[in-house]
Amino acid sequence: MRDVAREVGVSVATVSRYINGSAPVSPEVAERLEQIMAELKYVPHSAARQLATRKTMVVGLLLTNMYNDFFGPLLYGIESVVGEHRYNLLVATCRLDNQTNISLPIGPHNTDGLLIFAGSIKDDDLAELSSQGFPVVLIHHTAPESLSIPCVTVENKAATYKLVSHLIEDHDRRQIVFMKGPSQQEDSYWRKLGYLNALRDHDIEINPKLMLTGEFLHGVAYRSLKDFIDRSDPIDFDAVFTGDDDAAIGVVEALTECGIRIPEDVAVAGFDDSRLSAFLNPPLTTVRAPTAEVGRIAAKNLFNLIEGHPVDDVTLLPTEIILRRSCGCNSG
Amino acid sequence: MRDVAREVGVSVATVSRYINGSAPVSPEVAERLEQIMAELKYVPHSAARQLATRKTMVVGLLLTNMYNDFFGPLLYGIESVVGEHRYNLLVATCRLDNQTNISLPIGPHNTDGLLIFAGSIKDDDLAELSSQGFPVVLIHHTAPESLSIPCVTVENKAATYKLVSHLIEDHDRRQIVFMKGPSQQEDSYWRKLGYLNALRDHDIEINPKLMLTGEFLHGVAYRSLKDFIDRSDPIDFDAVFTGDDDAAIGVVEALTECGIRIPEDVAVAGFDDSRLSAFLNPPLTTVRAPTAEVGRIAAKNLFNLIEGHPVDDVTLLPTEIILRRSCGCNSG
DNA sequence: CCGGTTACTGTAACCGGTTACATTATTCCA
DNA sequence: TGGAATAATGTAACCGGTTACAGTAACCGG
Repeated sequence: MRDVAREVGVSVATVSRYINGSAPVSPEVAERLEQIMAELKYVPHSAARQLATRKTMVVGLLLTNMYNDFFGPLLYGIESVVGEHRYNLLVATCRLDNQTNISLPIGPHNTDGLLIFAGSIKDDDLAELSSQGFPVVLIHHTAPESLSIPCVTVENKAATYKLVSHLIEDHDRRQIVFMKGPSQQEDSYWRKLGYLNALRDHDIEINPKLMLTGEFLHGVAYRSLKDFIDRSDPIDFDAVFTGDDDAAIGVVEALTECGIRIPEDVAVAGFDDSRLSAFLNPPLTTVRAPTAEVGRIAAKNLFNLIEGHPVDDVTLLPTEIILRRSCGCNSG
Repeated sequence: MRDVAREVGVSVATVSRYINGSAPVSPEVAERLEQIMAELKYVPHSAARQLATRKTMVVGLLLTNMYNDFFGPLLYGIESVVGEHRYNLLVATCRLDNQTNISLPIGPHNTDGLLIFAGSIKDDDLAELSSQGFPVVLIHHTAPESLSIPCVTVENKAATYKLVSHLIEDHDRRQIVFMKGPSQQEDSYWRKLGYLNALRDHDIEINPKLMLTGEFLHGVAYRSLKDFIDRSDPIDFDAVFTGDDDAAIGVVEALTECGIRIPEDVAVAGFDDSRLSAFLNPPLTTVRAPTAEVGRIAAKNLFNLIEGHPVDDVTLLPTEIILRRSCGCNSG
């Protein structure tokens, strides 16, 4: 920058003002600046600018991991909004079970705001950020009431309720296995509630033996269901709500291996409507969750927060039931 | 930091030295520092540190977009290595066709090195970075020879050659449609070459009419093949090499819609072995590309570059043919 | 013709760290 | 016991921008 200033014959202040448009600059100087900056390929150093302005033009995204299909669309949604605002996106992963008390890799010291996915932060870290008035938006995870941090997630309970009711009412299933998701993720809780309420409202007794562990991972779900099948001979269940689509992969695999027909013997339903689900054999009945939209809205909310605008405390995006063959529909 | 120093009764220099372990600090002071830093929840400001040390502890990833299944595994591989090195990952998207001459969102001014995916940067920008001695690793894209920038990609040609030969030799196909990928991506070129060589070595004449546009996108591939089918009545092809698995989705959809049986009437083969491919109907014969591994190695190479170690100019990861039902194998 | 804007520019303090250099106290060894 | 090395710390310059403040010159309305 000094070089540019010297070359043009003005002070660095003038260069800075021209770049930021923070004060008028004479046309002749402007032209010279434009030319010299191009010639010298000058690019302002972000760290210096960050230090002086106390803005980083970066938003952070904190995830638990990157290997679920879920994150592709989420990132896509986030990135598109972040890009529009000419911000950059800093991505970090951090698991809750990481008990070592190291501080977060991203935070107020290197970003202007944080998008935090379920289970990637401890409540007290969150409280700390919040108390500093640092902009934070949670994704698929609501904050402790006392904090009032905005959150963007999807309607889990109603959709699960509706889907399980569909299995009961339209396909006459009553022994419905439920695969639990990771306990740190609220989605797991609400989906379970939807399931339980549906059973209750249809006067079906809840059978704890039918509650298996799926963890939203096909490997875990596969193992879990396989063991369950081995334990229960003959089969005494007629449907599986897999928790999410990834787990559904494992479920379908396990059932198929055991020669159990889908949906004739056992109906299967998932959650997410990930790209895969339409291609499973049979195509998976599931709940469409607008994941990219979640990312987009979360990012938008974060920018509103950064700019000081008000933001809804909870944004619950609607979900939609997608009936395919795995529950017994569309058999034609 | 000043606060911490004052509270402990030492100078900021001592605080800095303790934090960085750059010089010995007396045990008593160390203990006091530890305590006060925790109390004040002090976290060093990255921008200030960056400015003073001229290191950002950030690597950048430049992509064309985020909506291909390909990027999930790639990011996963990259992030795992970046995290290990306690660096952060700055993600930005930038399309080549973006002819406006704006400078890159990430570069030497805010990162210590760049991972650049095919087609997200212009050659002269690349030359500029290279001439500054800035660490860069290319992904699925080799630099102009003059530059000698390391690149990590997968073996495209040999695998495509082998797969097309398989269609010819084992399934007796001779009218093989080829769907071209995006022209800025080298993968497209090498896969095409593999296809052409396979035809040549089996004395099959090349028919330009069989070269369609797939762009590695299911939507484009679907449209393209559908039009082709409409134009050619009766069908005069017996196989499709789709270019990649995403395009294969569109191809399968188009064929199925037209009542063309896979693989009886038309064999289909893809590239990537994305998660979907095993679940397509029929399961897709494809080439397994170790995408996460590409990300991992690219990141490792970048760190080697940053640390001044030598790095291979081109890393070509082996690919493997996966035979499933869509080509006519495993029909049992 | 004059006080008040407005346009443009420079000087220098500041953002929050790091580190070269200087200083003092202590230890070590011939 | 004296000189050199070592430990522990402080002072202040510096990284590369931004911006408050001040100043000059041209312009404008009465």
